[in-house]
Amino acid sequence: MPELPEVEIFRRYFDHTSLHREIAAVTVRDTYVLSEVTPRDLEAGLAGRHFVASDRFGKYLFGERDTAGCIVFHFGMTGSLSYFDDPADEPPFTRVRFDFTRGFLAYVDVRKLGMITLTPGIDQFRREKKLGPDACEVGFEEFRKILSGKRGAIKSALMDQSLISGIGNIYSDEILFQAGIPPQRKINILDETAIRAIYDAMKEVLGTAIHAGADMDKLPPSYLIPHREKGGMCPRCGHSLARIKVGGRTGYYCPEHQRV
DNA sequence: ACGTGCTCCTGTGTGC
DNA sequence: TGCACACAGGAGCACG
Repeated sequence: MPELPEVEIFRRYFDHTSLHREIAAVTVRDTYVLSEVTPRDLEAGLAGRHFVASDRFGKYLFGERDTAGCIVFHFGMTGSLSYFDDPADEPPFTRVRFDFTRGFLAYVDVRKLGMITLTPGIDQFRREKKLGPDACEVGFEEFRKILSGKRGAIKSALMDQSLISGIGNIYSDEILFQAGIPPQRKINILDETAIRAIYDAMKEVLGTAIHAGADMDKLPPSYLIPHREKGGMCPRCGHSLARIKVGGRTGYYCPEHQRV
């Protein structure tokens, strides 16, 4: 479930495996993954080139070419990147492979919900996809404005990429857990203090998760995520976690201290 | 304009 | 035992 922290870790992985290396070939194993480009486009756009930099916006990873334009990776629920020195080591469910003059990067995605495309630039891509500001970049005033006038559940808003980019089902639960607010709470009844608590928790949770290398096992013991399953207990008070559908997504929360 | 719910996809786990 | 099916969830879409 790559959300912002996982994609940030992918970006760093991409940096130290794939930057400044000549791309010898691009092989598309499943065309499903391509959006608005053909395998030929991708191959022609990358072969003989190299990546000079990377960027991340929300859950999207961008690889900047030495010529203008970027490749865009989205990871759906099960997408990931893996680098191998040995060309024979291609892992199962590789959908696209990028061969350098030595070694290759595999885009692996079991459930095929990910996407790869090309874009002239990040700003243009962001406009086309109608993405809200990145969750790590957005300031409090802008955050407050984005939520003002909204009436739905706070969890749904946090997960809405057109409002804020980067938060998915898992981290929205964690943010609301840390903020002490139940996921189904309607936005219009949240006061300034609650909005502030959510904003602060968003920054804190995302920063902590990135620092932990997006490794769920390295999160602080006070975090909900490791307990986020049927029969799970609140890491703070031991109360059974509640399970609820919000906007079609399964959310977990502690009914004991997510009240307000 | 907004919210809800269905669809894509496939491996995993549960229940009959 | 073996099969059927719900579930996981990011995002786009149809619908109300």
